[in-house]
Amino acid sequence: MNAQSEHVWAALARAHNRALNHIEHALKEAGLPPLEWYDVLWELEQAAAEGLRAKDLEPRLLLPQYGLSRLLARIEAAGLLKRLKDPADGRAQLLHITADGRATRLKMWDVYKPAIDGLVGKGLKPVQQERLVRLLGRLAA
Amino acid sequence: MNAQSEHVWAALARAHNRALNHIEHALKEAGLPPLEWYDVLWELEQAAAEGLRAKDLEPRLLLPQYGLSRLLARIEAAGLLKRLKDPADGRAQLLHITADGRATRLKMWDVYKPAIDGLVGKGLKPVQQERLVRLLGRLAA
DNA sequence: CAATTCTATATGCATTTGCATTTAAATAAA
DNA sequence: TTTATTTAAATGCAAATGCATATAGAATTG
Repeated sequence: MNAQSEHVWAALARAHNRALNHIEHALKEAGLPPLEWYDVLWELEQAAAEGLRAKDLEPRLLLPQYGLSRLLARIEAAGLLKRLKDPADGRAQLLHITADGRATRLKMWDVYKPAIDGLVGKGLKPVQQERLVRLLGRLAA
Repeated sequence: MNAQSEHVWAALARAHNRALNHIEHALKEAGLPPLEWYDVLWELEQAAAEGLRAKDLEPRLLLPQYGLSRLLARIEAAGLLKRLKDPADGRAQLLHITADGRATRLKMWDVYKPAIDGLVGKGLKPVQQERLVRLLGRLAA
């Protein structure tokens, strides 16, 4: 049986769609922000103390410039991050996570992690998980 | 090395995001409708001659009811499908692809197919493709 | 059959996205 | 330096989405 590449894409889209729905649903259920926020908060928590530029965040999140700009505005409005002027570059801003931001990220993780585990752990043994990660990696390369 | 399930999710999201961007970009480049339209047109083309109910389309496309309703409205407005009253059920509508719809689906395929092939064929040999499909299938189950 | 419940689809409203463009600051070039 | 070019980020506007609800026709029930 010869897998045609459209089957690969179909399977990928399906699996992603399901997983995403599952995770987003769990977060909403728990009254927490959408998944995107998690990634932003995580990156900011990892970032050096002087903060992170939006431009540097952009490629990590795979979002368009304007999308990120507005996402940051929303997260800031919720008090989970601050945007400070970069003293070294008047155009740029330096992003910092707040204490509330850290707390929210943790609460999200408490929901996010089990949701992923449920999905992934259910169908795939560890060895298969590794295989899958490797194969997906080749796809994104 | 022990793959944690969040790595699986991260890899999945990444691969999906990239593939989707790639395909959507190719379609837009060619002045064609977005990907969703393809799936609708395809399903309608497969459907029996008496047409397909929106309700039956819904689970196949993994869209919420209201999302599908509006998607169909847009595609109809573009003249690619018709919605006819179902004589057997006053609430329902029977969806039919038009000649323009068929033509557009083909034009989309001419762009869609090579885009997928480029992505998938580049990183994965046929045997790996099959493996990937199988693993993704277990994830969506 | 009248009244209730269920099912298929649509829609008002607020939020989010996409696209193109703007603003303002930094860099390069003349 | 003045002028042009590039870069970081924001924004106006139109289109798409999510959520809750509406509509209206079936199916069920008392």
